[in-house]
Amino acid sequence: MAPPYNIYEDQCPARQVLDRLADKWALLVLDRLQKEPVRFNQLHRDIKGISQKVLSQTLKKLERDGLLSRCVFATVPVTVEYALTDLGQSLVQTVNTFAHWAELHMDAVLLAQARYDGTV
Amino acid sequence: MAPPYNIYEDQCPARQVLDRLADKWALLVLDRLQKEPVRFNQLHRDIKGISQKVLSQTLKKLERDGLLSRCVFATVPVTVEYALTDLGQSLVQTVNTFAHWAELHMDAVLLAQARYDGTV
DNA sequence: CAGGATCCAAAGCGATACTG
DNA sequence: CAGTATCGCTTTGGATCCTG
Repeated sequence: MAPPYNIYEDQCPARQVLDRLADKWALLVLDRLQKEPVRFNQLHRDIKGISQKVLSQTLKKLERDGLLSRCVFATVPVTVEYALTDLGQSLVQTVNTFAHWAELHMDAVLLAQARYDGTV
Repeated sequence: MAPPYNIYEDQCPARQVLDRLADKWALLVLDRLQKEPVRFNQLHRDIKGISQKVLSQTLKKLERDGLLSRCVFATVPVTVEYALTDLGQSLVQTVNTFAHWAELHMDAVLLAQARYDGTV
């Protein structure tokens, strides 16, 4: 498939990328990493509700996509730091506005939900 | 939970909103509606790969969240148009930059994937 | 500390058939 | 056209235990 890509098409590479990123946990991880590199268990503690398994999977996917780097330090016990790559940095601004929208308009959304649930 | 909301917290309302929106199909639907109101089957045709069931569910969720409106015209057979609300409009710009990022950086992502898969 | 392996329950989804 | 209903399967996800 040649550019310009049609994101409405199945198998469009852009849509596969979108698939991967349109994920709650991935967004939260990227957001958490934007200030500083963070270690595995710290992420696990900070992002409430994520399981160890899912965090591990999410980190692997993001690393595979080139959005974050995994850096191992030979301490005892071993230390692993996750950090955004340049590519990840280029995405994080978008993630920011997305999360910011959620915070900003969440009252309106909750109101709409209440109205919808009451009406239907 | 009082503002400022902590999006890393479980049960944070902002995170519930994020949950809902961090969905591939929802993003594609919102994107598709930004130019014009669209009917059910048109959406079904345009957004390749979505099933009727999932499209229906997605539309209901977005309507419940106040992001789009469902307008019924008494034609024969009945016509239903989905359109963005003001709230939906306020979100769509963010969705745009998100989708745009995917298109712009997808080559880098695919390259990173190939590298990762080859290395590991 | 940083995960991998396993088990199991629950949710999600596609396909199909049907309705007003 | 615009959906709803049902079925069966696949996937996901949490919980738990284990390792270097």
